[in-house]
Amino acid sequence: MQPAIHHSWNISEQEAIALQKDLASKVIRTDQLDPVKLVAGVDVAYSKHSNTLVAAVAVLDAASGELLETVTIQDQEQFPYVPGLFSFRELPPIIKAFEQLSSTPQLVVCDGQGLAHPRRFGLACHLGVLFDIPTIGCGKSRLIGQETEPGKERGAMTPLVDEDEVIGAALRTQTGIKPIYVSIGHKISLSTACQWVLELSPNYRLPETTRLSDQAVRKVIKDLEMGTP
DNA sequence: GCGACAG
DNA sequence: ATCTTGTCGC
Repeated sequence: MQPAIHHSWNISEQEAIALQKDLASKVIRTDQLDPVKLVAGVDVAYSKHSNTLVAAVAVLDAASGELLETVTIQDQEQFPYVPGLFSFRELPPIIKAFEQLSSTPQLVVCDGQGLAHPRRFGLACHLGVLFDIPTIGCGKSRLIGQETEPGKERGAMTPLVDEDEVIGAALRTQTGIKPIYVSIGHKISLSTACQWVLELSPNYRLPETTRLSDQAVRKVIKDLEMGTP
């Protein structure tokens, strides 16, 4: 896959914020998906040993959950972690991984927020707009907004609200486990996003897609530490 | 001024 | 995110 939009990544924090405000207008918050045959998950982790970022994309068959393809890539950090500018750190390696992908998913589940962001442009929105592909934002913790605790049962959810706007949902994917924060990335509605996350999380707190990409990332980091080329 | 702050 | 022990809550 190739991005539909390109922009510089070697920019200042102020320029990054301005870019977010500009690109945020391109986010589509309604369902505009093709039939989802393939679902992808993305994750990035930092390898202290090699001082690099490792990104992985896992592609699953949406119906069976079968793992069809995994791409991992290693890259230098180009941008520090700054709350609110997360995508400028993680997207460069993620984009390189997507460029290596031979299959084309119809939906991408991201490890990070989408609209649930100060400028309504979290990592999931950024990835979705650049590739013009439907994306869902999945956060393990909250960046902004307030919510009441959802019911204890799997599937229970409450709105995540910021400045009188619903920006996402706190969704209980497993009974007895902390909820996750789901938000629109691109070309999907919040309710459809929550449906997909639930469907993809039958056994774990996070969707299978992110679990498998996380697994791939950890394997690469482990191999790096053991000195296995 | 203080706290909060995706990974 | 990553590195870790004891500690806290259910």
